[in-house]
Parts: sequence; C-alpha cells; structure tokens
Amino acid sequence: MSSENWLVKLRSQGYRLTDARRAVVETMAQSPRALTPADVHDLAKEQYPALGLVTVYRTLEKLEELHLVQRVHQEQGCNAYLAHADGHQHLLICESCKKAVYFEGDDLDDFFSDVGKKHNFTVKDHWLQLFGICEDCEKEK
Amino acid sequence: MSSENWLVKLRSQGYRLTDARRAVVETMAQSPRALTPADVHDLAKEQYPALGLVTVYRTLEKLEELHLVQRVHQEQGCNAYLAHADGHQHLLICESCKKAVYFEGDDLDDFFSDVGKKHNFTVKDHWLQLFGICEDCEKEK
DNA sequence: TCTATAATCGAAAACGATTTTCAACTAAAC
DNA sequence: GTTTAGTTGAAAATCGTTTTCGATTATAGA
Ligand SMILES: [Mn+2]
Ligand SMILES: [Mn+2]
Ligand SMILES: [Zn+2]
Ligand SMILES: [Zn+2]
Repeated sequence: MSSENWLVKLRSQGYRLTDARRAVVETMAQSPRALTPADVHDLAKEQYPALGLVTVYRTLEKLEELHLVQRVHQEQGCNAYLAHADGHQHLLICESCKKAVYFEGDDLDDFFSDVGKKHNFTVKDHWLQLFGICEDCEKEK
Repeated sequence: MSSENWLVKLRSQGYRLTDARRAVVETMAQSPRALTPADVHDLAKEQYPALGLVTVYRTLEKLEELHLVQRVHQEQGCNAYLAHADGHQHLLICESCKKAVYFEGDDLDDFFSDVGKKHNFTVKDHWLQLFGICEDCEKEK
C-alpha cells in the first residue's frame, strides 16, 4: 500500500495532513478500480464520517496535480480517478467489475509514428485503453 | 459532402426534415473537427438563426443513434461530436487546430489480445486515439 | 389542395454535477 | 502555548444538459 508515500508527497508540497485528506488518499491508493468523486465520498466516509464531498473534489484535484491519480475515461463517464502508474502505461479494464490493470505498450510507438507520417502529422501523444472481461468475472457465469 | 445522405437516413427512420435539423446536419457533416453542442449551435445559427440549443442536443442524440456522428474524448472535454467513419477506425487529432483524421489499426488486434492473455482478460474492445500537429499548423510556426 | 395529427420547435423551468464563498476550525511552525 | 495560514463543510452559485409545455409545422391521407 502506497498511501504513506502519497501523504509524504502531499506534505512535501506544503499541504497539511488532515483526517479528511487521509481518508480520501487511503481510499484512492487502495482501490482496484477507478472511482468517481461520489464513489470516493461514500467509501471514505466509512473511515471519516464527517467528510464533505467538497473536500473529495479538492483532494482529487491535488492528487491529480501531483500525478498520484489520473482521470479515467469510460463509456459510462469520464470523471473517475485511479491510482496513477509509474511512467507511461495504458489501461486494461474489466467491463464487468471495472477492475483496472496497467500495461506497457512501447512496441506501438513506431506504428503510431507511421500513421502520423501517412497523414502528415507529427504524433506527440496517444491514448490507448483496452476493455474486456477479467478472469474472475468470466468464472462467475 | 454527405449531408444529403444523412437527411435521407433520418427520413427513413421516420424523422421529419425541418430547417433546424438541416442546419445541424449540414454543420456536422462538413466539419473537419469535433464540435461541442455549443459549437454546433453557433455555427448552425448562421444558416438558421432561430435555432435553439435544445434542438442541437436533440438532433445530435439522433445522429449518434444512427451512427452518423460519434462522441470524441479530448483533454479539454468529452462532449464533442464528429462525423462517424465507416466501420471501425481510430482518430488522429491535431492539438492545434483540432482537425481530425481517421485511420485503421487492424494490425493491432493481435497485440491487444496478447496483452489480455497476459493479464487473464478476454479483450472485447479498445479505444485508441493519437494526438499531434498537422502539416498546416506545423508550417505556421 | 385541404385537413388532421403526431412530430418538432424554442422558451423557460428543472436538474445534477461541480465550483465558489464564507465563517469556523486546526495543523504545524515558532 | 500562541500565532497564522491552510483547511474544513454548509450553503449558495454556476453551468451544461434535460424536461416540460404550449405553439408551430411536416407530412400522410382525403
Ligand atoms: Mn503508449
Ligand atoms: Mn482498432
Ligand atoms: Zn472483472
Ligand atoms: Zn472522456
């Protein structure tokens, strides 16, 4: 669990450590799936019942700035947050339980760059995300 | 310009052809970049000044149902619409002028499927988008 | 061409997610 | 301890989108 490191990083940026923040940080750091602000609020309130939804928004904003979480786009919505991977990685998401796993895709950069050339673009960045069914969810059928 | 075909398709689904709809359809059919509902409203009003924003929302909804347009996700927002490509294609978007170009990526399916296997996922779908700078915008510097 | 009718329209109200304001509270530096 | 700037949650404001509604109109059928 990396939530200790997250708190250290927040602290090192001059942010104070409060119970409200700790609850949000620990919720995000341990979640296997992307969470909306409302999700975070519901989950983190179990640890700190007085938590306000506003504080969830404010904390997620800081965590995103520090690259500790990233926004995840999905068919159902684009306002969910997930613990960030180290470096540049892509997501594989279970359409059933929403569990998210990171993978590398360095092998693709040449292909992307070729596509760019073909259309007279200089490719600077890309978004890649895979959707499927994880082993656990497959079994449940 | 495919806007005639779009109107035929709308008509064939039982929808009526109105000036308001024609303005939205023609705006979308000819745009080289993804447009937000507000963008569409601004542009289409030049052709039909009485156009209401509500009608833009309602028409985009129908066009999406008919797969004539698709929603495009970008850093700045996820509520922009673009003329749909034939079949399954991916987008290459200019970060400067927002011009969007489609490309195929059939070559990638094996890679995606392998990534899935490695993590015990059955991959069902994927989402890929490239960002860069187009030739025209490159020149302007 | 005329009529009947259900689809469509835009204005205004409602809605829901997010952001801002604000006065009370508190973590942390000294 | 005391001080103070950062943080809090409640409430109000904002903003994009959807719903409601009465007026208008495209279109099928006479
Ligand atoms: Mn990559
Ligand atoms: Mn593909
Ligand atoms: Zn799963
Ligand atoms: Zn999105």
